[in-house]
Amino acid sequence: METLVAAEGNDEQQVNGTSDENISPPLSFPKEIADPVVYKLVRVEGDGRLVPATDDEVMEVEDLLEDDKIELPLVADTGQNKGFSSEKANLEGSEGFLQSDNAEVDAEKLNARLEYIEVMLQKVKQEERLRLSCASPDRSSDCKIMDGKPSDQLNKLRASNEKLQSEVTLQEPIPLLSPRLNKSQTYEKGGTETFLRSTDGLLNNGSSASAHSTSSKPDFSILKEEICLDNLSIKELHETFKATFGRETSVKDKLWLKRRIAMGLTNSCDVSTTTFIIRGKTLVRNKVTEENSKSVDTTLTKDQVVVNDNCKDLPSNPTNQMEDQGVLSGKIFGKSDVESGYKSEDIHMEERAAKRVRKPTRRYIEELSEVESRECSGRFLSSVKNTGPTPSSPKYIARPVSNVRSDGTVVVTRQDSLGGSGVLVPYVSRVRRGRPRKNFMALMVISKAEKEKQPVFTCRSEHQQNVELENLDSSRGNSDDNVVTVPTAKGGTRRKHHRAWTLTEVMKLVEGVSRYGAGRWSEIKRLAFASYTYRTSVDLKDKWRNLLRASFAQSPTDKGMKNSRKHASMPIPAPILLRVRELAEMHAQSAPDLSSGKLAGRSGRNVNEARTGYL
DNA sequence: TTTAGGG
DNA sequence: CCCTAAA
Repeated sequence: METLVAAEGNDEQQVNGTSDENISPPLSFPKEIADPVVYKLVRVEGDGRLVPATDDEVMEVEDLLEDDKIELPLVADTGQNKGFSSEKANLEGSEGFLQSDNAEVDAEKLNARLEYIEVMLQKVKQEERLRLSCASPDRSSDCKIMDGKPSDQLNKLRASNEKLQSEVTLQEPIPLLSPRLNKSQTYEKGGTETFLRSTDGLLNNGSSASAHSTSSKPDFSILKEEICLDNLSIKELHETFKATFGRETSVKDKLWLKRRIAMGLTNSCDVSTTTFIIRGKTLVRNKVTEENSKSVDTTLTKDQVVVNDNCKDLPSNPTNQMEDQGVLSGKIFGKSDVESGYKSEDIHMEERAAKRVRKPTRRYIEELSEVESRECSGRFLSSVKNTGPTPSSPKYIARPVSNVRSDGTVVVTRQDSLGGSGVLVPYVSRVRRGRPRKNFMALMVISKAEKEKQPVFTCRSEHQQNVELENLDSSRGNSDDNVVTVPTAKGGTRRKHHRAWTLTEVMKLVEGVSRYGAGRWSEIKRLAFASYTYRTSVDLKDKWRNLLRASFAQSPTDKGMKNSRKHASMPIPAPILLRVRELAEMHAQSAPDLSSGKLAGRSGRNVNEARTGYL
């Protein structure tokens, strides 16, 4: 497909910034359920499968996003689509892309968040209603905002709004559930089609997801109206601001004012059934004309604020938007209960009001990945190669970034946590919590409400499903890379990261040698050690050398070894050493003629040395 | 690029 | 574990 579609929020300006202005504090999660933002870049293949994007593709997209050249649609990962799982299966043994080990945890967390949001929302709304009822039971006629101070300005604003609403542009009904879609736009004509088709594929593959997608699809219509805050002067904006928040502001930034006003409006009771969307420089107000009777709490407002300055030219294709939204809704809520769909609606409300987080730039990626994971950056380039041999996606691997557009749609699935201010995309992340994997990029936001809106990039790499195993057999196991700086003769200092060999690794090595023969290190690496990306073929060779030495050194004189090194390194079990010796001798016999003198000589010599030397 | 071997 | 020569 000829299109690259992208995630919203690629370049969200700071709404709060470090400004002195403070509005109602954003909803923040308790730590237990606050998750970092996770971006996942995937590509939608022609058949609808989602495949993880390569590093290069990620970089490319990052660049494009940074340049505001593209915008990717968001796709909720329910973890049910076949593409992911099949991809995982294909990558098994090498770079298993998505781990499902945390799916349940994530789902749990998500549900916790949903509930939490709902509770908080009700709380807020209650308070607000209380305030309002104190001032006046009829809020539509005499509304007071925030500190209960009567606001003529607000009425004024409302009047102006009303006036502006007369010139509204009527659009096709748009489900309220996925206002996010307004931010998703395509830059080429085929984009939406591609996206839709891909999601169709997803839905077809996701059993429950498809069911919910239709059931939870809202059928109420929305009347969309536009308000051009843009036409207001700074002064007017100031007035509006004051009307909205009940206080003055000194900020001169028009954009900031507009955003803040929009947020303020949606935080207030006055627009309890409207949706505000800032598109480009236009404030769009979506009015709910028909409340969904199934709504959990009909008194809850349906406010939404979508801020997107990147929409310079909207596709203005209501049909596609509709469909997109439906699909998205289905995907997003596919994994949740039907009822949670309405909770999620509330989420959207909050998420609109909340401050959005900026997507990390490539610079961040580079800088932080360097700091965060040296190993990752060190092997960054080789990652593609490592995944290359996987039969599943040769095309995918070989595909240069520039071809992303021509061969598949790149979409970003992401999970944000409100975390105080972020956006929550209710999808169950299947991101592993373990060690970082290199070709899987996760972007997370460390800080939330405060100035620290800067996302941090962590390069997740290595370490496959063997973590569990390694936890068992090695003392340090999967502990951090012990990066030791070793002074070199030339005065420089090189990094030496040490990773203890685990028992499973050793066993795999022995197994590999027995199968492919000693010396076929690259083969062994590729076939038996595909998942251990941190072990190079050279490492295997070195380890084998050590094993050899150990095996021939230990068995003859057991006592001597024990005495000399008690807690040396890993106590390699005798059977394994035995097997090592067998293999070594076998190999010495089987290939003596090959490189006649050397290979045979080495093995034989070693055997003799070991035996005679320690005896 | 992989392998073997020295450090 | 790193480095390098050799294939």
